[in-house]
Amino acid sequence: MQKVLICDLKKYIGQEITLRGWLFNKRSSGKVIFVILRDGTGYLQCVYFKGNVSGETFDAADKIGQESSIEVTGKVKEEPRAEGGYELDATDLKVIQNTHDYPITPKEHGIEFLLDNRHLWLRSKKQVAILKIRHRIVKAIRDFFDDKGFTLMDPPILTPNAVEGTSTLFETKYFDLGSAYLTQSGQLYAEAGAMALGKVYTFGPTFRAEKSKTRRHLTEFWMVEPEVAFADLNDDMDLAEEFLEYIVQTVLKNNIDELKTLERDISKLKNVKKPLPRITYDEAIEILKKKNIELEWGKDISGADETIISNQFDRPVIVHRYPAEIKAFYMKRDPENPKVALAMDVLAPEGYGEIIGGSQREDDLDELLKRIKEHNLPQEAFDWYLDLRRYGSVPHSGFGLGLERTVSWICGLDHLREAIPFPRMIYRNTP
RNA sequence: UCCGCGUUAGCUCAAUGGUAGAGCAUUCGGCUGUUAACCGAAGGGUUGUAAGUUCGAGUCUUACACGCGGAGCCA
Repeated sequence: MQKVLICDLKKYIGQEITLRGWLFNKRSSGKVIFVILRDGTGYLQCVYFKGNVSGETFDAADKIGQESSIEVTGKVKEEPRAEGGYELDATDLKVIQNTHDYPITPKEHGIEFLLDNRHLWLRSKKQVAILKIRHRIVKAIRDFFDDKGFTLMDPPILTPNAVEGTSTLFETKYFDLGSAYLTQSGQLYAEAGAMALGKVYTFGPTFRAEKSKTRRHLTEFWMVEPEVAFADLNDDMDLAEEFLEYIVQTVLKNNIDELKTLERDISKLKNVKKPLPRITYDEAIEILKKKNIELEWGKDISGADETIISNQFDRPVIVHRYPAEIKAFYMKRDPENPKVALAMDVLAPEGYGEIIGGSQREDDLDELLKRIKEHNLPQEAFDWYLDLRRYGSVPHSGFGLGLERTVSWICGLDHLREAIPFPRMIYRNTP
């Protein structure tokens, strides 16, 4: 007897096969029991007719509870009445473990309960679809950079100090060396890598201890950060738009079924092709002004205002040249207007907000020293970073993309917590 | 840190200050094509915690705990 996966079913039409998995749901009508099997690759309706199977098998099928682990045997046939188009004419059932009282019933549940049971919630249809799309996005990210000659470089997760000096960090004791902090960005290390390898990217978890309590925040999230030597801000924006197009089009190509499960409106995703519209911060203020919103020059664009701006476009929009004051110390000033930084953010459509933030880096040693002083940062902590400007400094740029925000946008989720298997939020670190 | 909302059966929710209820889940029974199947029955409760007002509190008051959403900050 061949053991096959539900995703490979169509190769076995007319054959008797065995599948293993879990009982997703069950319906019965006296002499016929419909067992919906779930194996991680799909869902299959298995039909147990009283006359076609032994009495013990029929009783066993009648008694299994939701999420029991089972092994089913039967003949595959095409069946338009079954979801998915295939059905198993079952002849046998082996119960690996019968279980009852599975907490997550096929009815609605509140978010607190679902998060408490996240380890089980992952089995539900929607969560399986999200996990598969997240995997596809991660693979697309790695393929994209690999095909372009980038080298993956893993930055440290334990760091001696704050990268940007602004965010609140998770602090931990580090033997006799005092405190260490969980990284909030691998960028400065990526810059060292770019000077060694030309084009690098980092990809790993990052941590923010800020007490942010919104649908757009996690305390632990994944970020991918490319860094390119001999690249200016325009090169950076070119890379970002090609990158986003590749990610979204790859998901559309490979995960249509999952997007359907999530009831995602894919017409908006299909638009994600280069070139992306590019506007300056000043132009963003003009757009807001036309909507009767006054944003004082020098103030950061709020989440609500980001949505208004992105609603003016049918695809992600790049906003560049922000006031230098509100941006990080390492960002290069625009030589044509020193009040603005050569920085750019990519705002996702449909209110999903900032998914990419990047910039051309300050490559001049004296300028960088000045910025470190202005931001009251401890210069000695950045000695190694300043060496990158002492020994063969070149113009270079990079950006960071928040993985969960990207997953959330592409899947059309209403909260970031569903975009990562086990979310870490300010009032939750279990399961 | 601030603002708002919430906490009643395993879950989702009802209940004018006056006998705590329904659907789902569970158990039992019925049904030969179900699509969150349906029909019948049963079990299941210290109403978040503590105090107070009242003849009487799930309901009103206060404090606390926990959670959710938002602001700020950020990806």
